[in-house]
This record gives sequence, structure tokens and C-alpha cells, in this order.
Amino acid sequence: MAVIRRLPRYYRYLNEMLAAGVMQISSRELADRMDLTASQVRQDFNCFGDFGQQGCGYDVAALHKEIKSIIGLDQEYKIVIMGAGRMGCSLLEHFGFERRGFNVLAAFDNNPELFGKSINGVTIHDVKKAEEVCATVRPDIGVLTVPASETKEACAILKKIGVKAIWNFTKGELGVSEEEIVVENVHISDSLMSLCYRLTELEDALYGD
Amino acid sequence: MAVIRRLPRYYRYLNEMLAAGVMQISSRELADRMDLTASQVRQDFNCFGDFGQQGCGYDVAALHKEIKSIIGLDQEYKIVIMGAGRMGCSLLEHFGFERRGFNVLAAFDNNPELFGKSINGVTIHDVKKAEEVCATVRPDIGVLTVPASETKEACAILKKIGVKAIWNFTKGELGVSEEEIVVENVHISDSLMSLCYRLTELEDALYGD
DNA sequence: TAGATTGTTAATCGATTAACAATC
DNA sequence: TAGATTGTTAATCGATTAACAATC
Repeated sequence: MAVIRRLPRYYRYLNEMLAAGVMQISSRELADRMDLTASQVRQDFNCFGDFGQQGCGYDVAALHKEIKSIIGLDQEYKIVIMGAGRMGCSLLEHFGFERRGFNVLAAFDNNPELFGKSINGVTIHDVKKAEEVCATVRPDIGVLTVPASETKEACAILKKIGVKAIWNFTKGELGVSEEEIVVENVHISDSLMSLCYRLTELEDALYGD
Repeated sequence: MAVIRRLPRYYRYLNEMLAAGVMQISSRELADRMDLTASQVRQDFNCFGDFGQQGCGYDVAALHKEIKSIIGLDQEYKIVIMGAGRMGCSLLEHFGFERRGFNVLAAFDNNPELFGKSINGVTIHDVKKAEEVCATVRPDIGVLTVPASETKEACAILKKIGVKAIWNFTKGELGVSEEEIVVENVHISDSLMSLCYRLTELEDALYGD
């Protein structure tokens, strides 16, 4: 469903409006800000219940809370990071898991130089100790930030630890079925390519084919 | 068009197959690998011309080249990075612009400690010198990796430099119209949220509502 | 009550799938 | 020629938009 892909965006905009002190918003206004149609906004929200009030629009705080719960953000998910290289560290330092309500239990790597180091309060452990470290507190989500060549092994360890979802930054096969573990692939290069396509299009439009 | 969003994925898969030495591929096979239908693959490719050969399938190398050119990757785009903080540096070190055929001209920041430093052959300059540095060689694409609070200024500078496309990693308003500059927003947190939604869904399915 | 804006149904549009004739 | 697989048209499906009655 296309609505699902829009939910995080709604959530972001409602967050901003909440911070800006907006109490009430009409489907029209929200649609304008988000480049959607008012119809679509109403249709979307009505997939999950009726949150609006005829004549007045939507209560920003209530809607925000509702969408938060629909996405599942009211639960505090426990996360482990597989691979404390550039990408893993960059996420740890920069992404703001805590701020977003995620609890990062640990990071794992196979480089002994990193063992025991701590980034943003998260300790990097030997990947061999992953099972041990996660024996008592089971993580929900695994972040895969290992080199492409180590994807399959890292993924197998995540499965063993009992992770139910993988946020995958590597390319290549994970070797787990989508029925047992939910996988979300991040390919930022795709987004750069689609930018290139649109740039080419823009230039063709300006200077002719 | 939905095809456009699939083009980078086709390109990635064809890249892999090229590297693996696959010469010819049928729509059926490609569809299976990519989790699409054969019909869809054929439909997609026929948007841009007929590249297949009845009875034999598609020539991987030719198709790869064709899609490369459709996306616009056969041109060497010139890039500047706005903001050499964590995200900017991480991209410079890790993303592989060169390998992907992009030419990074320079990075800019307002932190004097970074001036003159070089990452992967790219020098970090004072943002005040941006116009000067780009006077002779005009960049095509600007990568926005500044803090949210500095988005608008950074964006204005990119516009002044003559950039035609912005790969935006910040949140918040850019203050440029989409008609003059093509913008591609990267929100990796959206992808984590949609993972959360699907995780919740999976758990509901397993343990009941 | 009048104005505003929702919830919801019906109409439109676009994208995906199925089917098959064309052709290598 | 027979088998395979494309290119392409038609049928189906889903998502978006339009319209309006319900209601705050």
C-alpha cells in the first residue's frame, strides 16, 4: 500500500508542526505543505480510523500520537549494529537513535582495534561475542553495515541472535527469507541516479533534445 | 513514472551480471531475480526502445550501456559538497563518487579547522571562497550535508554557483523552486520507520492482534 | 443557523498483469 | 521448421482525484 510509504512523511511534518505550536490542521493545509491533494490526505488517514473533526480539521497532537503508534514508534525497539566501520560509526554518531526512541544495545565488529571503544555510549564488541552479549536482552532490529563480502555471515549471526528486522546498508544477498525477517534495503546511490535522470531531463527541456 | 524509480535497480542488477560474465538474459530470469514480473520488465524496457531479441532475450552489455545512458550516467557530472561534517566526510570517504563516475571538485565548510584538509583527494575550502573556487569549472550537482539551521544559506550559495541539482541530506526548507533546480531528498529515517511498521505488522501476524 | 471541513462513495487515471501474435 | 522469447495490445487492478452528503 502506497499509504505506508507516506506515513513517515506525515509523521515528520506533524512533528515539525507540533514543535511550531500548531494545534489544528485541515487536510487542505497539510496537503499544500506536503504537495499532496486534500482528498488524498483524508483518504490516507481514514485507512486507520477517523481522527478528524468535521468543520475544524485534525488535532495535530492527537494525529501525531496516532501515526506514531501506527508506525510502531511507541515501542522502544532494541537495536544492534553489525559492522562498526565508516557507515556503522557514522550512523552511531550522527543518526540520533536515542533521540528517535531507539535503544542501541551494542555494536559488533571483527577488527580487534575497535573492541571496547565506545561511540555515543554504545560499546563495540567482538562479533564473536554477539550471542553472549545478546543472551539476556534480545534485540529487535539489526543494522547491517559490514563490507559486501561479509554480508552473509553477519546476516546469519543476526538471525541467530533472534533479530526480526534488518536495516540493510550493504549490497548483495542476505541469505534469509523475507518471511522470517523483515528487510529494508537502503541504496542511497539509487537516489543519486534518479537525481541524474531528472537533471538530464531538465537540461533536455531547457536546451532541447 | 514508476519505471524511472526502477531504472537504478535495473542498472545495479545489470552491473552485477556484467561482472559475473552473464551475456544474455531473458525478461523471465531478470524478473525472478528482481522480484518483478516478466511482463513488467519487457514493458519497462519498451518505454525506451526495443533492446531485446525475440527468442534470445536481452544482451546484458548493450542493455547496461543503454540504461546507463538513459539515466545520464555516461556524462561525467561535477559535484561539490556543502558541509564537511560527519555526513559530508562519510560520503567523501565511503560513497565512491569516483568509482561511480562522478567528479568531486571540492568540499566547503565554515569550520576553519577543516580548511585545506583533503579527503580522498578532495580539498575542503572555506565556504566563503565557493564562488571563487567554482569560477572556472562549474559544478552540476551540489550535495547538501550542512546542519539543518544552515540549510537555506548553503542552498543559496549552491544556486549562486550555478548548480542545477541538489542531493539533499538535510531536513527543512531549501528555499529554491523545483523548476530551477532539481532536488532529491534523502531521508534514511523514513526507511527505518517503514521497517518498524513492517516489523509491527509481522509481530501482529505471528502473535495475533 | 451558516461556514467549514470531514468521511465516504463514485469516477478517473495510471500502472501492472495476462495473453498472444510477431520474429529470431 | 520448432522452440523460445520478445513487443504490444487488451484486461485487471489499485491508487488518486472529484464530488457531495454528513456533521461539527
